[in-house]
Amino acid sequence: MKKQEFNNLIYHIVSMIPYGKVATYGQIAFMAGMPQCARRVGQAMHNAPEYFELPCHRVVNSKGRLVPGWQEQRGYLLNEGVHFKENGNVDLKQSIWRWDTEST
DNA sequence: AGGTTGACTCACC
DNA sequence: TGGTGAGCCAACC
Repeated sequence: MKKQEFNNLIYHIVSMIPYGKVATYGQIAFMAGMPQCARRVGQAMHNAPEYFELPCHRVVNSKGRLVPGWQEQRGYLLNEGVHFKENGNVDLKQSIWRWDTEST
């Protein structure tokens, strides 16, 4: 089942997001090799069972907006030291996961 | 089968 | 960065 495999791939990438960092759907989709499938990443996230232990709270959109209807997400990120803006969005410029520049 | 929605992104400003 | 408009793809009704 390809769709399941796709989700599995997404889960794998999401599970490797470092503590105190956040990743965008487009970023994950890009890493998955499908930069246009950002929306499907979101669907995969919503489909992600809780027992997957996925740090889906570290996944935000391009503008750093959190998941609508999930206030706990902000608490998790705050607890991890993620910077937030006054408008309630994460500070992407500081907490974005730069997976391609982390290997200094 | 057809229309709407959505855990999105890019272009524009 | 971020509100709006338009494109995008799968799921849902």
